[in-house]
This record gives sequence, structure tokens and C-alpha cells, in this order.
Amino acid sequence: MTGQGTGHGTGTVRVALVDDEPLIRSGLAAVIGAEPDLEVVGQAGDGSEVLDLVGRTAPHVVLMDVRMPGVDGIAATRALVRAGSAARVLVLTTFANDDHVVDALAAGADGFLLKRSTPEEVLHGIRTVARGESLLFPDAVRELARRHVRSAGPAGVPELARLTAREGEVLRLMADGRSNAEIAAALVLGVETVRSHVAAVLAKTGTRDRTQAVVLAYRSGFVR
Amino acid sequence: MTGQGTGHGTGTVRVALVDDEPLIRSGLAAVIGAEPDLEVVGQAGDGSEVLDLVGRTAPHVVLMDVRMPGVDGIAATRALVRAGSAARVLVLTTFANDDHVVDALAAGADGFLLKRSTPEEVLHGIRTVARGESLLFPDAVRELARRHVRSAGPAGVPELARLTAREGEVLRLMADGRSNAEIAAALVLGVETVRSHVAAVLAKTGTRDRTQAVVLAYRSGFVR
DNA sequence: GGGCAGCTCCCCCGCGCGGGGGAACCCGCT
DNA sequence: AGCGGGTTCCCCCGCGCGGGGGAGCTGCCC
Repeated sequence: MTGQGTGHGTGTVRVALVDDEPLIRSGLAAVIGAEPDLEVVGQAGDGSEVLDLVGRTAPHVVLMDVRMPGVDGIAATRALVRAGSAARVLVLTTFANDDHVVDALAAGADGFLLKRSTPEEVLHGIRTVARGESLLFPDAVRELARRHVRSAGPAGVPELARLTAREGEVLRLMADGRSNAEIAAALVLGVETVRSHVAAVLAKTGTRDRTQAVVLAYRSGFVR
Repeated sequence: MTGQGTGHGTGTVRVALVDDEPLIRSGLAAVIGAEPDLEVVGQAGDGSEVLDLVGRTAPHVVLMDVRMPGVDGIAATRALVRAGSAARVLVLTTFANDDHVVDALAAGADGFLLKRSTPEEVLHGIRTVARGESLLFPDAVRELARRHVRSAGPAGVPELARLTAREGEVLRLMADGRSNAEIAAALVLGVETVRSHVAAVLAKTGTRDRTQAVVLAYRSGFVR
């Protein structure tokens, strides 16, 4: 999960697909197969088949769904990395603030894509990770993920569990509908400081603005 | 919803695809296009385009996603039926116990398929409805149809009950963390219009900004 | 002692948001 | 015919927000 050093040079990029939905697999295969520089070398419908698949087909990039019955994409990614595979893993997820995104990155994924992406975005993502680059929204996520491995969060959403005490306080106040100035007053801080904390919350949760962060806070049960 | 009488005889079955996710559309197109007796004659990414699409391409079968931003598959199906279209509608849904399934069938759909179906099942479904038969998976569909009568309107907070239908839609999308531009895209509106609706929501709920409105929406149970 | 993470505060900058107006259209009701 | 509510789109304007930097301090761990 270092994100550099194992880039794929020129030539055809070998791609393996792992998704439990055959329709998605077909779609990806059709989109990828139509590109001259990309080639689908294998498919699997379950995480348990991944190791075998990669061993047989030696793909440069594995497109991996996070949510799968049985062995999910995270466990499969972890297994791949542990086995010392050179394959780069691009994780497919439904939501940007999916609970599993951080875990996936921690497991060694090189990037993630939304399932609602356009075919063009998917192709770009594949080429990006094939070059050895990472495909992430915030860089902070990677740092976050690295730290996440060694301390098993007791409860809640992983991203939210990684918030510091202060950031958690700020998020709770955000989830109460307060502005930065009001939060600053409540915590006896400068507005600038609150801004920093808010920025950290957004980065760590992968959300774009305070509203999305608040939505995540409610949906995850972080606040009620 | 009758399920008989308008069957398609022999020859190539013309299929139209309606789904907001390009990846799914590509997948379906690839799967269907590979069959000698089936042909994809058109695609749309939004329910609002359906009437026009069907008018232009005269498909025998419309593969329709239920959940779409803006005009959803149910409304689109209803519009098709109301317009007296001969096209048969096969609804695509993610979950078998989706509340929308019953509504979709009531709207005039001829059957539904799970998105996690195999390509073979999809092809079989298309051919089945093209013959004029209905495709109702034996599962829990009948049960759902019976206990369909769900009362319990939102109504919880008086301010929220005073919202118009449109304003309610906008608030729900706000509570999904979407920006004005994204809401506009989802509802196929101008950003200016969304701004008007958001302003109305804020005024009626007595909230200051979108975050407070979203907080109210969650705490009141307007959204979950 | 150095390194690192967390907390605090500061700068500039672009932009989305919200407030203040207005106007057109359709619909249903009177 | 007149009216009001709902929906749609438009203008200008101020400001809070978020992104990009940086910096000094504490406390902890190696």
C-alpha cells in the first residue's frame, strides 16, 4: 500500500474482476475489453477465489468489490497483499463515505472507485493504478488507514473512530447545526482553530462539506 | 400489469435500457447485444427521457431501473402506460424486498429482475416479457403486494408537514449530503430553482442553513 | 534528545451558499 | 374572470465555508 514502485510500464494492462454481481462484471468486462491497452484476464464472483485467480492469471490490476457475500473485498485484498502479490488493487464501492473504504485502503488497496462512475472514470482509474499511482480522494485517508491497522476501533464507523477527541467534539456540535463561530464560542476557541478541526473531520471522513459530515454522523449513529 | 395479449412474436426483440448508472447500462448492453435475437435500440439515464426514447426507438421491452434520480422508474413506467405505449416494462431492482417493487408492478410493469441476476437470467427475463408473459419471481413478491398498505405519513414535525412535495424532495436530497448543483442534476432542474426551494425549506423550518435543516430532518425522523 | 501527533492560531483565495428582490407559467378554486 | 399557491428561472450581493499553505506549543514514545 505504499503507492509507488510497482508501476506498470507500457503494454497491455492485465485486469482481473472480482464482484459478486455478474451484471457488473459483464459491464466492466465490456468496457475494459473494448480498450486496446487493457485486457480482462480473469473474473471471480467471490473473495475466496481471488488468490487462485491472481495466481493463475497474473493481472496487473484487480478491480475488487468491497461488499461481497462470504470473503469480502477487504479480506481478499489483505490476503493478496499478505501473499506478496504484485497485483494492484482498485476497490469498487457504492458510497464515497462507505464504512469499508478506510479498511480497504488499510488492507492494501491502491485506490477506490464509485460504482456509479462513468466507464471513462473506471478506465482512467485502472490506468492510474497500473502506472503505480494511487487513486484516492484525500491523501489523509492513507495516513488514516495506516494508523487504523494497529488500533482496533471498539465501536462505530472506522472513519469516525479515527477522529481525535477534539474533532469528535467539533463534529457533534456541527451535527447540532452550529456554525464555526458558534462552535468556537462553545469550546472557547478561535474560529481559525475550529476551521482546522472541521477540515480534519472532512478529510478523515472523506466528506466534502459539513452537511455531508453531519449526514454521516447521523447515519452512523455517532450522534442522535 | 395484465401480462398477456401484447406478446412479441418471432424476430429480433428491440430492447431499451433506462438506468442512471452508466456501468450498469454498459453491462446490460454488452450482454444483450451479444444475443442474435435481441437488440439494444436505445438507452437513457433518466426517467424523464423515457417517453421520448420509446417514441423514437419503438422498443418491445424496456429494462427500467426503479431507483433513479429525478423521475424514477415507477413514474416513468406509469407515464409509459398512460401514454398507451405497447412497450413492455421489465423493472430492475437491487433488493427483492424493495418497497418500490409493488409500486412498480402497480404502475404497470410486467415483471422485475434483481440487479444481482446473472446475465442468463436477464436474457431469460427479456424473452419472457417479450412473449407477453409476466415475470414475477416466486419469492416474497406476493406477500409484499398484500401488506402494501402502509399508512404512517411523515407528519412528525409540523414545520416539515407544511413543506410542499417539491420542497420535501429537495430536503431529502439535502439530507443525503448533496449540493444545490447535485440536487438540480438529480431533479433535472436549474440551480436557481433549487436555490428557491432550499430557501423555502429554510424559511418554513425556521433553520438558518442547510446543515440545520438536515439536522432537523434526521431528528424528526423525516429521513433516516 | 529527536520524532511525531495533537491542539492552537494565522495567512490568502475561490466559490458555494443564503438573502433580497422579481417574473413567468400552470393549475385549481372561487 | 380573478385570484392564490406551486413550480420554475432570473438578478445582485455579502459572507461563511472549505482548500492551500504555515507556525508554535505541549506531551508522549522511542
